[in-house]
Amino acid sequence: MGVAASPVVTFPGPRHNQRVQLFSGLGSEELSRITAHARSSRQTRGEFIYMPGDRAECVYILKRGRVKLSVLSESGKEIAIDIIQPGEIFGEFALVDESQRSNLAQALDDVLMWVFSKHDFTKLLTSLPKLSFSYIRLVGDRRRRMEKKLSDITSKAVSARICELLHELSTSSVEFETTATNYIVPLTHQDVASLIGAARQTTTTVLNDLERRGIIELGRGSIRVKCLKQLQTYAAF
Amino acid sequence: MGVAASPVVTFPGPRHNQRVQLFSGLGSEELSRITAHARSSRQTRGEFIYMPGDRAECVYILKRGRVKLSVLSESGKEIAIDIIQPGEIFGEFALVDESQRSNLAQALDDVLMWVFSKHDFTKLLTSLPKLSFSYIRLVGDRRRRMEKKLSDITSKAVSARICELLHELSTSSVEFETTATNYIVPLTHQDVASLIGAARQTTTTVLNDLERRGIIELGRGSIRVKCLKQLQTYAAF
DNA sequence: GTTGCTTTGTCGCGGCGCTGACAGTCGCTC
DNA sequence: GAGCGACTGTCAGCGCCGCGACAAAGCAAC
Repeated sequence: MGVAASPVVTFPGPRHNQRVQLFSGLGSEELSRITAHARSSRQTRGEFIYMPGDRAECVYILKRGRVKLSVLSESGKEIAIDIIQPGEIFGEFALVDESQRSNLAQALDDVLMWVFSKHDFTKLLTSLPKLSFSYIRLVGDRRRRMEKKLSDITSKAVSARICELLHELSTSSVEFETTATNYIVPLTHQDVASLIGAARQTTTTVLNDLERRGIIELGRGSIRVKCLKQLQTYAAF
Repeated sequence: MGVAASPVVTFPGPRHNQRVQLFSGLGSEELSRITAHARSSRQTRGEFIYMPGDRAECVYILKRGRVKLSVLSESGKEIAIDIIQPGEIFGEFALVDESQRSNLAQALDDVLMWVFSKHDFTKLLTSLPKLSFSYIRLVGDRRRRMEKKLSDITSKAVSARICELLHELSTSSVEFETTATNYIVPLTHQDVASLIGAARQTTTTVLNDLERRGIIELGRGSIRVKCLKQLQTYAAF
């Protein structure tokens, strides 16, 4: 149990890095029953899916691409909370008691997603125990990631946090297996900075150092992770 | 809507500070059906309810007292995640895919709680849609609080974070109405420090300053909040 | 009382990283 | 190609706050 040795797992186990997929474990007839209530939607890289203050009427399930979730601090600074991967749900605060969005969702790639009205999705949740269980798992998983982030921000240096982030993003992607050690993170330095709670300038310096050591490769608005293992050793200084 | 003006609300509304109660909105026959599956348990102040590495087999619902939830960073430092108030659930990671506890729960008062086996509670969740909905609300609520904390830690000074914390703890308590502006927070300086991600020494300094200004009153292992409004103005420097 | 542990109070040092400023570069649009 | 905005690179300055050290004061147990 504990730690899975091989990354080749179609149905993600507990301790594996790959994230919980909302629809894993569902039969095809259940799936089609679910998607019958959804409309598909696509947006292009950089577009905002919703912003603070928007009416919260829908929940989204990501089919393709990645989405950045962030909040705006009172001083106006953007603080990124999480990067959503395909198969995950987002905007689900609409389900509880949010009438207006308190955070912000932005497409990092060209994205494709299902959109459900909160009403429809609530009904699906209550009528499909398996779905409801997946949902609870997924949300719990995300919370555990937030706990880790909280712990990292208060106890680790900026360079270590950057390595953690890149490592986590690389291994949690569903596409990880296909692209192997060349996973491309679609983030600007500013994005990385806001994800780890640091200044853009400090982030730039660390990223350049990582590139000089041949661990990553920098592009404009993207980072290619070349060697996962070295990321970890670098993080330890 | 937005912000509720009066604190006198028995059934907490969306934007109100008081936290979601897991059992609010349930009928008495549903309640007794639920508690039939639980055993009661009590622990005294300071005791650990569970620790990292323990087998995760139960979930807890707090009846009386307060509980501190924290994680241990790799360097061994304790990082407090949240303070659990009566009516809330904790240890619910056991429901998803946690076989061993990754965090730590400690009683801040003498506490009284219900204990459910994860199996029983899962069955309750799937058979009682109302309960399941409450659960989803409560967990969502907690996540929103974590997002706020994340944002605060990276964008606010230590003094402001302390004020935010004291204010939040004072107003989110179910006992708030009875004790009015004299809510007592059962935390040591060290506890406060770990909740806001700061050093104990810095925390002590700020707390003393707050006491000198007559905003709070310090006891050994406890803080009495005397004036909520001044907390907010102090936070703004 | 004495012993011992936990909590609190205070100080100085040093460094990480935030801030502000500015230049260079890339990619887009017209 | 000209212009413009977003992104990247770098540096000097400095301030907040973490850290180590130590003393005092409660509290508990005996």
